[in-house]
Amino acid sequence: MRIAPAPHSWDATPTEAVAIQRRLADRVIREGDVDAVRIVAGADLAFTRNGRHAIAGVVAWDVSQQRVVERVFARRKLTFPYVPGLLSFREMPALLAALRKLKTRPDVFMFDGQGYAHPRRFGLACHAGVLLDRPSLGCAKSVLVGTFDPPRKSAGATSMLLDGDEPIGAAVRTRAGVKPVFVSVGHRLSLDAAVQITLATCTRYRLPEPTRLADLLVDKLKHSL
DNA sequence: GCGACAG
DNA sequence: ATCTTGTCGC
Repeated sequence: MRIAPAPHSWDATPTEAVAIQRRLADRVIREGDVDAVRIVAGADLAFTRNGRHAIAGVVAWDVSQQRVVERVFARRKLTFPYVPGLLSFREMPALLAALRKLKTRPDVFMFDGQGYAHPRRFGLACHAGVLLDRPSLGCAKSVLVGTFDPPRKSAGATSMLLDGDEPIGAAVRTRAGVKPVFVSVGHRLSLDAAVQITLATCTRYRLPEPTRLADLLVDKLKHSL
């Protein structure tokens, strides 16, 4: 897919990165839905042993047929450190390199990390969604900010993720008896739509298929690449 | 100053 | 995230 050049440099210091997030945060659209979710793209990263390179992978998954329609990946040198709250500056250059190779046009993009549930309301899924100008959501395995009550034990149960009074995401029990995942809006989707789409892509594992398969893809590649 | 802290 | 074997439980 064609991706417009980012409205900022990726070669930023952590302090500059925070300023960029504050400047772009108001571009996030937290409403919307996709009438017929056919293809959901899951994106994830793995790192080489020395930790100097990242391998980004994207898996386009057909929801109704429950099968992969495309896989792409890219290897990139890492230039930004891992700093909680600034994950997109570390991971997005590699992610964008892989996304550019995608021929399929997914209805929704799913990222492994937070979207709106972020200190400045601009997590990786928001950043990516805004740059792609496509519907996106964040599905994280743990919380960055916010508190929640455990969802009921049954599959599909949810509870609000709150930062003080503000609802910033949802804790989602994707399968009975597993720890919840944390879903938040990335771009052009309501929280409800993000949760519904996430649940629609879950089969027999805790993580939704698109991200789980992207994770498997890059995990294999990190050894050879 | 003391913890918490996506991947 | 990554380094790592076996092991407890459904």
